Amino acid sequence: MRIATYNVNGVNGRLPVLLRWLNETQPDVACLQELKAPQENFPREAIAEAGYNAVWHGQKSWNGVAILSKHDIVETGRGLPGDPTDEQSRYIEAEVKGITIGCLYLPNGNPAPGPKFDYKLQWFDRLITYADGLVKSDKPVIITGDYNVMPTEIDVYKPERWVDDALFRPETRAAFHKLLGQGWTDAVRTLYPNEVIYTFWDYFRNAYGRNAGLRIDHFLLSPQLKEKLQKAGVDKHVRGWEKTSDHAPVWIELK
DNA sequence: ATGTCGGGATACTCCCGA
Repeated sequence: MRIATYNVNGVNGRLPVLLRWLNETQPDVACLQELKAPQENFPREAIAEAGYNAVWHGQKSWNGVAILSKHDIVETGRGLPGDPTDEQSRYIEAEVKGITIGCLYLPNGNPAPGPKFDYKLQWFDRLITYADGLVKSDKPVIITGDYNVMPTEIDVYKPERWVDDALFRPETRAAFHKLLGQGWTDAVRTLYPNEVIYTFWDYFRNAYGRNAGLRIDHFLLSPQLKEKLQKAGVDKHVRGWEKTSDHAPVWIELK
């Protein structure tokens, strides 16, 4: 079973690229972030014609998350618990073939320090609280998506330039490692402990051509899924396509 | 500081967020 995550950066503007990638790689499940579309403007028909069921949580202009599945899918949650005043569409969860799949778009947090960074850390705290319940539930769970965190120095092309950025500040990395400490497995890093692997390249300054990238899209697996992890990778070539996202799709395969 | 996108507002060019 292949499960993928892809920050599309605009699901409608990106539709040809998204459909081309789905057709080429045929993931069983695809988690999408940054739909940048209100609920009613999700391209449900095109997605269905491509062979996918879908649940999604849209929002006008920004954010928005979706889970596509070739198999039966049941939505189990939308919106991250812990703050009823939070109106940003950054979390959706569903069950597919007995696996609970959380799809998240963690706040960017720049500029830092400031209110956006505060929101990022608060959102992270809520995620840590919620994920603790999931990891203790003894159910097979995946939490994947755009975490907007480079966990370690190997995940940044020039770490020294990013130490004050919201994606790499000590508070951000500490939160990610606190989350991992609950018992989650960073799937890609576990299979490739020493490889330089990026999932995002800025649109600026020919970042992709220079391979000036970041690893910020992650798969976290609960303990019982760790044993079933077989492969993982990044569809890096998709970042080189015309009219492409600034992220590349990331995927895992489970036994 | 810069750069480049998608989306949306006011609209044929700007700003925001990333």
